[in-house]
Amino acid sequence: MTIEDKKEAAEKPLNFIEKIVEEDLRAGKNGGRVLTRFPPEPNGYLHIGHAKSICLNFGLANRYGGQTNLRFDDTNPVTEDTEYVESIKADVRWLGFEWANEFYASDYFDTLYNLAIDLIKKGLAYVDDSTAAQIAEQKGTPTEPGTGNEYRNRSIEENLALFEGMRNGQFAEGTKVLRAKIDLAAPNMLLRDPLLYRIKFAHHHRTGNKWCVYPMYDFAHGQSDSIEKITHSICTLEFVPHRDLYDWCIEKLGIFPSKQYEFARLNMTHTVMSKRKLLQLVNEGFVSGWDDPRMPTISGLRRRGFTPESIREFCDRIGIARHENLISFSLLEFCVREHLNKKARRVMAVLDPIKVIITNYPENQTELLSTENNPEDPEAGVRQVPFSRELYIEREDFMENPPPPKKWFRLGPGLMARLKSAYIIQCHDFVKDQNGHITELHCTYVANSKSGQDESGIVVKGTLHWVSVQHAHAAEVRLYDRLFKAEDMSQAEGNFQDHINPESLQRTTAFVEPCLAEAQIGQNYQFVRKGYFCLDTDSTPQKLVFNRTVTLKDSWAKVK
RNA sequence: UGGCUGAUGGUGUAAUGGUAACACAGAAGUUUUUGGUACUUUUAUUCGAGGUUCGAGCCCUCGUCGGCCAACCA
Repeated sequence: MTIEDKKEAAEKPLNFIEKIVEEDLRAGKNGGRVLTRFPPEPNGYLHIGHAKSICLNFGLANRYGGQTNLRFDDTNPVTEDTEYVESIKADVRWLGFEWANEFYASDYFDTLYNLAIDLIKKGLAYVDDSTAAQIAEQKGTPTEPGTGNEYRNRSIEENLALFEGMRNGQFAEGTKVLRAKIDLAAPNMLLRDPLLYRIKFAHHHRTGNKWCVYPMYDFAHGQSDSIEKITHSICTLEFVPHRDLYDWCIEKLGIFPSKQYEFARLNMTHTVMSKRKLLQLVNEGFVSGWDDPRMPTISGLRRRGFTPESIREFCDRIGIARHENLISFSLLEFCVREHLNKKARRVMAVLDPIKVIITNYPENQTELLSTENNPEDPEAGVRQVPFSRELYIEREDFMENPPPPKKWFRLGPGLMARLKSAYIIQCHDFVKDQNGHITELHCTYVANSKSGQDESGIVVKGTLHWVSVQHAHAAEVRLYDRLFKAEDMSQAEGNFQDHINPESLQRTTAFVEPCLAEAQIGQNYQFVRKGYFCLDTDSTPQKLVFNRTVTLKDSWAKVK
C-alpha cells in the first residue's frame, strides 16, 4: 500500500463488501488472494448500472492487490451475439479497466456437463419429461408445496442414459430437462428441483453446433466462479434467493467454495436500466441505436461526451449498499461538469443567433483577439478569435423590455455589456420584421475598452459570448434532455414507452468560432456560457455535428 | 397470504452500544471579462411502539412500509 492509498483508505469509509474482504484477508482466507469477476451476458450493451458493478469488482481487486476476470455468461445461445461481446470489451476498457483473463461460461461446457453427470450419479439430479407448464404447476406456490411426478424417481442408470440422449440430440426441444433433486416443499422456490439443463438446437456464438443442451444460469454461474477460483462473487440483490442454490451446487459437487455477495443495483431518475427495455427502445426506433446519446448505455454516454473519469467518480459517490436506491441523473451531470471544467477547452458558439452590427466599427476590418483556452488551466494557453463589424450573439442575451439592471446584466435598449475577450458594446437600436421578430441589433463599441487593455473606466456586469458572422462556421447542435418524463420509471404506469420525453432531442443550427473546424470526434469543449459539447460521430468535414453533454449550472434560470 | 431482504436530511452514503457525519441538491453571500468555476455561511436526518442498558441509529420483540422469488432468462 502506498502512502496515498493509506490516506485514501483512512479518509473514505469502507463499503460493506470491502469490510467483508478485509475480514477475509485478516482471517487468512484464500491465502490472502482476492479474485473477482465481471460476468456480463453478451445479449446487450453495457449501461451505467454495469459501470457500478465494474467499478466495484475491478476496484476491489485494485485496492487489495487482486485481479478481476472478464467472464461472458453465454449459456443462452438464442439471445447472445459476438457484436455484444466486442462492445462489452470496448466499454470495459474505455472505462479504464483491464481484466486478468477473458473467459466464457461456454469454455466450461464440457466440465459442466461432467459435473451434471456427477450430480446424477449422486442421485441428486434427474431427467424430467414434463412440459414447461406442468413443471410450473408442479412447483406449487409460495404458500403451497410443490407436487412431485413419476420422473423424479427414475433410476440413476436411466437418468444417465437419458441425459446422454439429450446431449446427443435424440430428443426434441422442450421434451426433456435435467433437474436437481432437492426439495419440492422448500420455502425458497428456487430449491424446488430447479432446472439444470435444457435442450436447445441453437447455434452458439462460440461453440457453434457442438451442443444441443445448455446449462441454466444456476448450474453455470457458481461452477464457473468455482472453476476460476473466484474468491468474492458479487452480484445484485435479485440473486439473493439464488445463493442457497449456488452454495448447494458447490457443496454437493465438492468444488472450490466461491462465495456470493449481493448489493443493490443502480436505478436512475428519468431512465430505464433493463437490457430488455433498452433493446426495445433500439428495435422500436425510439432511439438511433444502443449508442444514442440519450441512452444510459456506456456507449451512449461516451457519444454524448461523458468521460470515463466522470463515470468512475459517479460510481464512487453513489456508494454500495443493500437497499433499493434511485439516484438523480443530475449527480452524473455534476460529475461530468466537475471533470470537464478542468479539462475542456473553452470556445464560443452561438446556438440561437441574433445579428449585431457594430455601427462605429470599420466595415472591412478584422481584428484577432486573444482569449484563454481554459481559465482553470493556464497551461492550456491562448488562441486568437476574429472580431469584425457583424457578429452573432445569443438571442436570449437581448431583451426589449429587460428587468431592472440589478437583475439583468445583458443587453437591452441603451444597455451595455462586454463581449467576451473583446469590447464593451452599447445597444442603440434594433430592427424587427413584419412578425415583430427582432432580426438585428445596432450597437456601438467602446474603442478603448479592449480586453486586457481597458482604459474606458466603464464597469459592466455582463459578459456575452459571440462569433464573427463572416468567420463563423455553421454546425448542427443536438440538445438532449431526459429520455423519459417520469422521474421514477419503476413506478410509472402503463407501457414504459408511453413515458418517453418527446423533447429529448432537439436539433438546431449554431454558429461556431473557426477553430472548431479542426475538432476531433469525441473531443470535449465548453461552449462558453452554454455547456459542454463534443463532436458527434455523425460529424463530417463538410458538416460539423455537436452533442450537448450537459448544460452549465445556470443561476440566471432560477432568477427568471 | 409463504420465504428472503431492507428502512438514517429532498437524494445517496457513513457512524467498536457513548456528541448523528460527508457529498449532491436547496438557501444566502464573497470573488469573477463565463449569471460558469472557486470560496464562505446556512436549512434539513435515525419508520412506529415497546423492551434490555447508566446510555440504543446500532441489541431484542411486535408492528408498518418497500424490494425480490412461483422464466426450459441472466
